[in-house]
Amino acid sequence: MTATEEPKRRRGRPPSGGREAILAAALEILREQGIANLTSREVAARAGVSDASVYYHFGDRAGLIQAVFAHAMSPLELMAGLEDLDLEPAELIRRSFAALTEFFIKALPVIGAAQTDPELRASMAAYIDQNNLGPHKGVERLGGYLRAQQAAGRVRADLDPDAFALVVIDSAFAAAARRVMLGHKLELLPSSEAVLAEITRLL
Amino acid sequence: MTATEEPKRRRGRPPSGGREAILAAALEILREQGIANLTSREVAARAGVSDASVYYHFGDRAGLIQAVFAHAMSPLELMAGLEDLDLEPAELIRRSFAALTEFFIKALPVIGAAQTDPELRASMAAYIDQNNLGPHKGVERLGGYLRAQQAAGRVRADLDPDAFALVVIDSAFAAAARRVMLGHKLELLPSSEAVLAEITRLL
DNA sequence: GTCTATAGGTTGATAGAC
DNA sequence: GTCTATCAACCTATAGAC
Repeated sequence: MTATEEPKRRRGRPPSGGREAILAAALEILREQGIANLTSREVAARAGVSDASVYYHFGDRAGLIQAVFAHAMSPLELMAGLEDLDLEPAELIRRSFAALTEFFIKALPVIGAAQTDPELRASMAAYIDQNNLGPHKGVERLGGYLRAQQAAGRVRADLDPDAFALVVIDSAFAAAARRVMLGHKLELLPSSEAVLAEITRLL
Repeated sequence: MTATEEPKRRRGRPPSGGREAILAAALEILREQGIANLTSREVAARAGVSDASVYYHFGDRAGLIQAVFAHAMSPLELMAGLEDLDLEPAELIRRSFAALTEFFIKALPVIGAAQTDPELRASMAAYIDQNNLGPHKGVERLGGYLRAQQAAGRVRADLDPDAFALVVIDSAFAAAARRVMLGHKLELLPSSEAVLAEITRLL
């Protein structure tokens, strides 16, 4: 009996596959309770499977955590298709900023969790490198777009496209980090809109 | 006998007080190996004291970790006296950026470690709030300086001082986070000098 | 593929002598 | 204040039945 009478006790739809359920449960625990509480027991209980099932699917704890990394970062088509919309440069920057912030809010707890252990950090850095997820990719993309706009005369000619791109990315990163780490006690800070209004003056 | 024959087996000067030795050892372990490996046993071994001594001084593990937070963040006189030097605004921004980056590099492993557990995160957020260490303090300070410079006509009058201050702080934060989290694989990114050159155009 | 049961190890924390 | 000794709890991982 897998669990036909027990309603799997999670809020979302109960994924039929045990492996998926474990991954989803692990990601939830990681985000809500931190990696310190990401034990095989907790994961198994929340996923509605047994403890041993976790080890059957992922080998060991490190394997599970790595799988969670991949699972959390893969649905990442950042800024996809934005360039094709022929938007005002300032508007494209705003939308990119929003997409980046959303991505970082999801990814940060996972990235941060990897910092708790040297092995995990190395494994995570390797993963980011392998899958071309590092910040240079964003700089490349946004910077490339800005260079094209410069060629078209829609952006100030002596703007440093890569430096500007990095400023946008870093602002989104920091905004996400504040929300994740300090909770919601940020009313005293300038809004993202105000920050973007200031940044986009550089264009 | 505290430890006159045993040379305390750490590299720095051997602090006579056991409490200080424990704090120093804990901070080292936290930075080098992450909070997951911050056990009472490891700390005691590195500090050259016994396991129970840790509990005598700090009550429990959470107490030790909180003490480490305070110990790691207290020597923080950020941007102190910079305003008095009567520098060019752009130069003051550069120096503030450097000071902020240095601070974040030291503080980030500690702040990040607190994210691994909800209780620790709450306790850390409370500590930051209590000791007025949040980002709004930096915004207040840098923003206030910029307002004064605006009044003196040395900075563009329609600059949003707080938004600009936040951009500077966020760039420093992100630069520090990259160095801490991704190691030293950042040659492809624009330098901080290039970023600052771009940002300070807004002044 | 999923379960129960358990071995084996590590940790947080306490008791009590010195 | 510091130590040794120890406990109870928890965790990872495996073995073997279904």
